[in-house]
Amino acid sequence: MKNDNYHHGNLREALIDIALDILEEEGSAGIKMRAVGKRAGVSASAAYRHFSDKSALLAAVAKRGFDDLTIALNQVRTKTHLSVDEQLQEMGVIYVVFAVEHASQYRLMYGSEAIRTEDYPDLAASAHNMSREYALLVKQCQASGVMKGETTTEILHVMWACTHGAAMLVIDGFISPPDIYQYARNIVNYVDAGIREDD
Amino acid sequence: MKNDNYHHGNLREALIDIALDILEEEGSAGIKMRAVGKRAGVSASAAYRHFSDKSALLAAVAKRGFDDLTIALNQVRTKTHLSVDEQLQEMGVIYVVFAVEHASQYRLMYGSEAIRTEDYPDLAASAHNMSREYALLVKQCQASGVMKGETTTEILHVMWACTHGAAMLVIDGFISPPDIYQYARNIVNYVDAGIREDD
DNA sequence: CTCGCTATGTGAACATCGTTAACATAGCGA
DNA sequence: TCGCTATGTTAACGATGTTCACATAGCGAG
Repeated sequence: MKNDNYHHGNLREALIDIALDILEEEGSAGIKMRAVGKRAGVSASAAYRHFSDKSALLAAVAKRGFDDLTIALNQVRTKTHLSVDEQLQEMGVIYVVFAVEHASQYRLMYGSEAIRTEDYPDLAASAHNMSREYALLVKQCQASGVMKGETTTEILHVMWACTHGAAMLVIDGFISPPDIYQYARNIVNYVDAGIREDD
Repeated sequence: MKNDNYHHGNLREALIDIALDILEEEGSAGIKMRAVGKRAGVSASAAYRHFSDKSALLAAVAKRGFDDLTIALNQVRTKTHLSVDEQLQEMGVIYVVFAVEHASQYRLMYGSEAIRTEDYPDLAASAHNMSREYALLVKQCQASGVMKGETTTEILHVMWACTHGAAMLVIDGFISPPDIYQYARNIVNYVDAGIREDD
């Protein structure tokens, strides 16, 4: 594991880290192959030994975002002192907060036309794993009788759409809430009221 | 109003039209200053007499999108045979369908990092007018007593976030509903249940 | 240990694209 | 009719993604 001179050791991961750093500092426009290479102490074209494309590098960054988000959502499901319904609300809040706190990366994960998700099966799989966290919890809510039980997919779509939209509107500057937690809690609360079983 | 040879007549609007055409045919990546100019029968740099920037051209395209969407939403409020609550649901469905049918343009209106909305007051105003259509209808719903009345903004955010998110997830390929109307109706229906006054 | 293969990195060059500068002309008003 | 301003042209520059020919490190086979 030399880190000097010629061979780098683990350039692939280093490049992803660097791209993430730049993303937070300058936004996605700052990610240039030359800049990433230079920061890694490597030439511009070195990255092409590990990524076929700039898109491939971005896809790797996006994948990491989905994986991190999956972990964050999964942790909510370990909070057994909350009811499953409360867990679902908490998950929605965590989702929105994660997105806003990693705004540029989140935009890369979703809105980026530069990444054709279907070209990166790993990325698609990570995205799917993420939404599965929502789905599993919705299923539990339905099983416990607190939630309308028609189809899990429908309820999942409602939660996902609302939290995704809430995050995106903030990220893109259309809504500027003073307190992101309260903003998220409020929206999730209304949505929850709509999908809960009438009692 | 000559259309030949040297002076074009109304190049500014023509360029916006052309950018819109390209947007539908090839997506936003296809909008290149040279390509837009060529299609207008004009040199690459001619566009810079009308737009300071490529961003400015894109902003004009986005603005037109918000204006068109505003008109579409406004028409819903003329459907007086529906109750205000039904109108709001209808508006949500129309919103999602418009977004999906104008996918590339809708992405430009929102997710585009290429456009800094704060640099284009006209664009910001058009976006604001659009959300006002939602807001006015929400207010009417609250006044008529069918809807929870805490604050109009909160309810507006819920509707906007959900329909925006629902549209984006479809546009970006994360959800592929067989019938877009049914998909939109379903989500809007759940949301409506959440914001309606309990009776 | 040595030969040689493969993975990894380099530097130069190319094509594309946004943008600008210097120049040209059309059309309108004084 | 003169000349000013708006509009358009061509050529060129700089940035950026990408590729190609070349160089070297590291590892396994013999």
